[in-house]
Amino acid sequence: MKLSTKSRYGARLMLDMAQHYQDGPIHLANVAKRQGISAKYLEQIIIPLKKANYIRSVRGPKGGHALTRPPEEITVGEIVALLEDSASLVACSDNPGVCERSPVCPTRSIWQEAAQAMFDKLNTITLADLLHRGQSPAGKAQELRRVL
Amino acid sequence: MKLSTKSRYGARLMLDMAQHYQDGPIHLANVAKRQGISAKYLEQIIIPLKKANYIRSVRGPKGGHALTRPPEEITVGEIVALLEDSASLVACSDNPGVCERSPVCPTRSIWQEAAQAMFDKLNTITLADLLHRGQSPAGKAQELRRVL
DNA sequence: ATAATCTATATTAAATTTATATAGAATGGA
DNA sequence: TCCATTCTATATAAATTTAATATAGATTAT
Repeated sequence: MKLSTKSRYGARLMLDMAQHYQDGPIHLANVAKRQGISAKYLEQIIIPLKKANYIRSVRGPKGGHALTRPPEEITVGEIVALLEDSASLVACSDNPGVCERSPVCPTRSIWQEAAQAMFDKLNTITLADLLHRGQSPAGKAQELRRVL
Repeated sequence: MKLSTKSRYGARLMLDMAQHYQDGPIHLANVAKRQGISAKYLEQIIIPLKKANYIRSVRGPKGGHALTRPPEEITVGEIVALLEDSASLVACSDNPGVCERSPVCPTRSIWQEAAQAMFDKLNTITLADLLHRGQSPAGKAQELRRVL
């Protein structure tokens, strides 16, 4: 039931790009460095995000990647559903045929309800929200100390 | 992000036991047969449920397993948290030390909130609720036809 | 005794995850 | 034009986890 690194890294990738939304295309290598994630792995993670048109890319020197939409219009839920390949907790939610018991299974609906509750929450959180929340409370305290 | 078979089978095991709550200890082999799950695998899944005192067992002929509490007092959320080893979507929820970025990570809290939303839902569903819900709508229709 | 049932541990096969590696395509600028 | 830079595509591999199966043992009603 753990999230894959694709979702976790993908969310951080998208947030990093949101933080540089004003700067035009940014180098994936820089994201990788800032986030402490393998650049090669990020290159794989970015593929579905490009295919789903969250990101546009420019090749060559001075090239890079940029969000196609403002951070206000992209939710964490969309990113997770995309990178996990689905917004469901069990295969039979997307495809009842995988299990012959689907039509009479008393537990099937609860997994759907649980996934729904989870994505209802994640769908309310935009990249812009994360930008403004900033860090965790502990991080906020550090920032405050730095300012004072 | 998929649930493991341990949780899925474990929930069906517990529901099956709830359905036979009146019958005293039941044979795991019968649960396995009814549910179409490997008996040997169920024997492994039942171990944490016994350790957490959801189930008491009797050895020998006429032995078996029984719930220690009525189906009204056991939620699906408890079962999943137990069999998934945790109620979190990321390791840093249970142990911030696994990632040095935990104190300043802007994404960490959202995974906690998502897991919370999911378990808030699952914790409201008891085995008794599932008994009374019965099957899926399609299953209900079948049952109705059988009765008429 | 012995057959039935649960218990404990070890092993293994398959699938998935998490990368790394290699070669290629596009392009801005010298 | 050429070349360094950056993204793209595909292949490969190592590690981990999942999902079982296998074997031997413990308990107990009859």
